[in-house]
Amino acid sequence: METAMRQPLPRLRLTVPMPIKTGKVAMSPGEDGLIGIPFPEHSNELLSHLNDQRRTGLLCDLTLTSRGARYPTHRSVMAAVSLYFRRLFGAEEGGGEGGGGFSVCQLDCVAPDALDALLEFAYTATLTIPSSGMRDVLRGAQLLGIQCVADACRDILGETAEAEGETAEEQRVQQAVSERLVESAVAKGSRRKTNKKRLKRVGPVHITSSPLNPPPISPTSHPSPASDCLRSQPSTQPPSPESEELYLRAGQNGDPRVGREPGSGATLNGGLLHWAQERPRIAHPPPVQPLSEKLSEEDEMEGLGDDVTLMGSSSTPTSAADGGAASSMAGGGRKRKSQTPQQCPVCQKIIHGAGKLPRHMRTHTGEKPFQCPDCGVRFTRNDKLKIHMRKHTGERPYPCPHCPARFLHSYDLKNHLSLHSGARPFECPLCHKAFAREDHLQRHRKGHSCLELRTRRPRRGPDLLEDVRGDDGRREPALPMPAHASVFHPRTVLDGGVGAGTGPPLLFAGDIERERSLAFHALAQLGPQRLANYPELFLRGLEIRSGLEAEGEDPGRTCSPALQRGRWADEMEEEMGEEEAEDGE
DNA sequence: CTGGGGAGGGGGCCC
DNA sequence: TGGGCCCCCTCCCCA
Repeated sequence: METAMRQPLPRLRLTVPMPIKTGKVAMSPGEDGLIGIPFPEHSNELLSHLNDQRRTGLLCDLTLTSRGARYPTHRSVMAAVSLYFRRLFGAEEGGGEGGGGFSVCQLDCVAPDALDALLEFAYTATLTIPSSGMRDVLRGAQLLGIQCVADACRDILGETAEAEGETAEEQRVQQAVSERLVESAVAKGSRRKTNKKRLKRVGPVHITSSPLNPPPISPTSHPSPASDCLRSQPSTQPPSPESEELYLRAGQNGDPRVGREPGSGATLNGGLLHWAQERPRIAHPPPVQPLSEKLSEEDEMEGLGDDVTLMGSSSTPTSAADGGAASSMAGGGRKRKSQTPQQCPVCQKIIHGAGKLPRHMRTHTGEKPFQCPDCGVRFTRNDKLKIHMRKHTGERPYPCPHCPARFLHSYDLKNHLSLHSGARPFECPLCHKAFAREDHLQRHRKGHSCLELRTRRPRRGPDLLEDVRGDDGRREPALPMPAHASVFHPRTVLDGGVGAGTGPPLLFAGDIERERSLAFHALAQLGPQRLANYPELFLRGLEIRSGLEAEGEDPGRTCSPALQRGRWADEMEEEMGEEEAEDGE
């Protein structure tokens, strides 16, 4: 690590090993020939550039002041190095405004020299301090929640935390203080997002240096002297670390349950773990290593389980498992059940299947640990690489029983077989054009060809479907485009047709029944699997078809999409027949 | 516009 | 419980 010395001799220099990403090759166990290219110097260079920016004031979005001295810096860096700022900015930006916040932070309680040294450390991983100022730096590091520096200072001073008067409990409290300070600042400065959800989400991050440790009690469960202190501050001021110190002292007599595990682990490892635990909340973490190597599954679950609960995934049919995982994390004695499903902290998607979340996470990080040794193409998944390798080996494990054709993918064979059979099971509900492949049908739906056909027979509903094939005659479109959309978003039509009282006015208020028929026909054309994908729609359709108001009535009818599809198809045929008869009159 | 191939991603099953 | 393997679906690209 480059050492950016500003003041040379009488100073003591401590180079603390930064948590540099190891050059560990990102390779799955047993995976031959996969190369992860490490850039060990990247973090050093990055930090060096940031330091240059700090010195020139470039992109500085935060100014720290101490007794008149001003230190331009970067919020992100300070948040990365300091628990205090991490809590401050993390909670603040949780409001979603992103930009605003404290541009000037007054830290008179930290001596200017100490603050300077701590900033130097933040940007260089090197602590450069006058030996006489060791205690000031220690104090500043404690107040700002830079644990590794505090530990190093203590080591040099030959003091243990206890000898210095800082008990283990005190260290724990120190962690809690930062959170409470920020919590208070957010609650006071911007009331907009002080919901429990946010506070709880912040919670697990600081909890413990070990993901296996039980999380602490929610900070909101304790009255905070620091918070009280903060209340007297102008809302435009950031929480002062001095008030943190106040609480720290109070914490000596305070609740010993608060905080995290102290001690040796709370140095850089602690910092790493904090970082690691926060990472899944970052929209796009830098793709360096497979997540599975950075986060143990326990890490992920510790964070995710909480989120799962908070995100209200109870709407999913698997909420019971979620609740089990979450409750186990809350430290209750209940045994954690299966960890599936898990909720992606980035996209909130529920991922089913044990061990599938790391795989899913790579779709966000972009990391592709599996590389083809022949052509260098990288993949996110081992099994995808395996399939890809068939191109090089010539292996085509899916032979067609009717012809010499062989295929790489089972699905290709499936598609191919439909050619032999001539089956075109995927039919457009509007124009009745049939396709051998479902995705081709979908592409057809998204295109305009179907729409053109659809608009040729405006008023007529199902009978249009019969005539449209081979009908080249141009007719004046009476149904505008949304009619097409309504078929594929039947909910709009269905809701409008039944609820009627609320929502936007129907586009085809005078032709609801026909639109319904059209929608039902479209639904009937959907395969059972498609219907299963839209249970709400399914139920809604049943409700309308049967004229029932209660969706829960006769749930047995809803359990078999295939059966119901058959019913609907039959009923549609009948309806069509009736309407044709009517139209014929 | 359509058919076909390749790849990305999710879920199920099994070890 | 995580990961391997497989199937399936979907999207994109190309001819």
